[in-house]
Amino acid sequence: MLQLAISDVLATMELRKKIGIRDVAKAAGVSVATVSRVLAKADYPVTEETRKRVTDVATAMGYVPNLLAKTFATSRTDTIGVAMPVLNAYYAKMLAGIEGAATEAGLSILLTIVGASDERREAAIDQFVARQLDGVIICSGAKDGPLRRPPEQMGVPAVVIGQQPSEGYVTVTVDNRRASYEATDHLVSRGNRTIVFLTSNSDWPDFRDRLDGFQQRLAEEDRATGQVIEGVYDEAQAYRAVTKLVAEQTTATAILAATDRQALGAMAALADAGLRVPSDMAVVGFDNYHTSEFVRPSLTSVDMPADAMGAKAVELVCMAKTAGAEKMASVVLEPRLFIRQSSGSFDNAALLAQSVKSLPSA
Amino acid sequence: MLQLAISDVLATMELRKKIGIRDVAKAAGVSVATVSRVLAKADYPVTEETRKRVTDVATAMGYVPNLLAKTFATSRTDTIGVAMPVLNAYYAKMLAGIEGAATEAGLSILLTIVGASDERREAAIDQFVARQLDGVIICSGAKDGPLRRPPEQMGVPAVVIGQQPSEGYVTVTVDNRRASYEATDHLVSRGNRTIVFLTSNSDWPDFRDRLDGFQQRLAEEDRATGQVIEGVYDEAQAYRAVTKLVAEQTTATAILAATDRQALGAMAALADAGLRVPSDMAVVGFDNYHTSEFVRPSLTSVDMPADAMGAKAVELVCMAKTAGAEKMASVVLEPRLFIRQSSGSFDNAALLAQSVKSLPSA
DNA sequence: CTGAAAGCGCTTACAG
DNA sequence: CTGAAAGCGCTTACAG
Repeated sequence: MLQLAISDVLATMELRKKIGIRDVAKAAGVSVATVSRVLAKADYPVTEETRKRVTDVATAMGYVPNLLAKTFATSRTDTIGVAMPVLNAYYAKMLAGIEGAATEAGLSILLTIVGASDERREAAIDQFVARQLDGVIICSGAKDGPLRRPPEQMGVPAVVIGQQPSEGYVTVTVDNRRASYEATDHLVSRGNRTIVFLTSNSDWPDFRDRLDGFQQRLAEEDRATGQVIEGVYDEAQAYRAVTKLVAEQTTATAILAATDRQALGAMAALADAGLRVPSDMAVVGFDNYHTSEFVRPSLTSVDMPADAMGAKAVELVCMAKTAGAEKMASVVLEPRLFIRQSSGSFDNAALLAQSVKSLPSA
Repeated sequence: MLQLAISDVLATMELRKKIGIRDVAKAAGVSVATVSRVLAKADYPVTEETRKRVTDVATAMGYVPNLLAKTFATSRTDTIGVAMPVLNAYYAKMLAGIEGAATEAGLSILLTIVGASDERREAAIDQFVARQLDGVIICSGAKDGPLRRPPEQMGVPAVVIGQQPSEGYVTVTVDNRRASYEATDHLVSRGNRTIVFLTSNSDWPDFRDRLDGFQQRLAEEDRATGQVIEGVYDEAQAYRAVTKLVAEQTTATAILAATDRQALGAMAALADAGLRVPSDMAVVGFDNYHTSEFVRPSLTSVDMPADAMGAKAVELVCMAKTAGAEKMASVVLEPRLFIRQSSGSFDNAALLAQSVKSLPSA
């Protein structure tokens, strides 16, 4: 009985033990080298017979290759590290772009959210480097300090998305100045002469550029005046700022908000103050939130192609892998102004057939 | 000259070659075992002198441990795999919860977005298993098919977030039926007697439960009637459905939408039809989108604690690592109804001091 | 407290 | 076409 119990345990242990390439080799009567070749390199010259035997035995035994060992032996991780400050709508869109392009290229994603902390960002990069990843993508946050090491000391190909106070990095950015210029132009060309620019902190590169574009367009216009309200970081603060603006009987007829979040807060304030958008006050935002199309009135917004930026960054990392890191070059994408603020921006004439059921009243 | 060139090349190569534990050991005059102990186990008994010598030499040489080798040697990856269907606001919130808890526990995240494809989900799990990850978190999508292998055959601790047609898995879910019951109760208690339930597909578990909760509450009310509109998946379809409803002179005074996206589409339709929310038609949604607070009127919504679900899933995986996978048990979280639809839900009396600058007109 | 050595499970020149 | 063997860079019983 004891004997039996022990053999049971052994059998269980046998089952538990992961079967490796050696077990497959033994069972198939070939060398581990052959098994490795059959399983890992589709085009390696092997007899059809051996190939079949090996694959059959491997599947029969339920062999699962240990990617850790492979990765270690080849020092190719097929993984890129991604460091992001937060996971809001903007970065989620960026991450989706990164993930899609990475999967396409057969790469996995190691993700770290580092907050606004330069320490944690550096720690994440340390981790990526120590893990011998094939590349890293660093997504800039508004208040980033400079990266602590130059790109050539990273040890892996690195791409930065967004503006960054560090020198020498390959970056994927968007022309915020141009975008802001266009958005301001949209407002000016519709007859607005006093425009408020609602923003957070113009020390941050993207927001500095948005301010620049705003000012640049206004500078071209004779009778136009701009007013800049800084220190507005979220909806609630935008709400308060605009409520105050209205209470002070502003002469402004338009608001350019540096983000859609601020724009939504502004619109809420205008609605609560009984002002109509855009007839009493036009509002334009940045980021083109998905919901911006569906608020009423819908919001004209500058679409930041965060997903395209993410995909581009992956493309650059892949290029570095094949052609060498020195082949990478920074790229600047163009944002697009989505003009709305007339309701019904989608086809509401063709009503879909919906299945409508009535519940019996209980 | 040639000699020099060659030595230059060698020097360069020397620089390029990653320095390993062996180089540090040689330079410090100790064994690799000692270096490993000093660098990896803080509490291992080593002379203070040797410890200092090793750490000094290591930092002087710029030694970066190869985590790949460590991981391989110990077969602890300190990484969990996360498979999600998409990266929308809901899943981004969930991912943020996962990431936060994982970082807290010293774990990295390998992320894969699998779309609505069961194939890709299985492939992602294969990848996670082959990479010997410490655990996997599978985030359910609405139209998931069952997982192809039972939990005990995964080879790693697995936790499923959300409802899933597969048996035997440890899950983290939310009580959707209860949430829907409460939301319906909110509408009924405010005097609404004919309520429309706007939903996508009641074959999907979460949406089936939301329908159930709706019906259950109505069944308790004598004079209340429910109407179910299915096949509504996004804002535009909700817009069309509600536009049609209004055109048909509905007697309903309230809409319970199965998602905030649908609710926002419904509100846009009501606004465009000249109806007021909530006086002409009340609207309640699910998901508590961040923007739902800031649309006007603001949207009452059921908050799905996606981040808490994510954190809980990580907690379970960690428990499996320490106490064994059999210690894991499914958990059900309670959603919360956020009642709004009265504007000004945040403090708009205390206006922040904003820095206001006027630009000179050009 | 320290070291020599085996081992983690693959890949891949090299030789046949 | 196939195999024996070295090697990837660590960790960790085991012995001293």
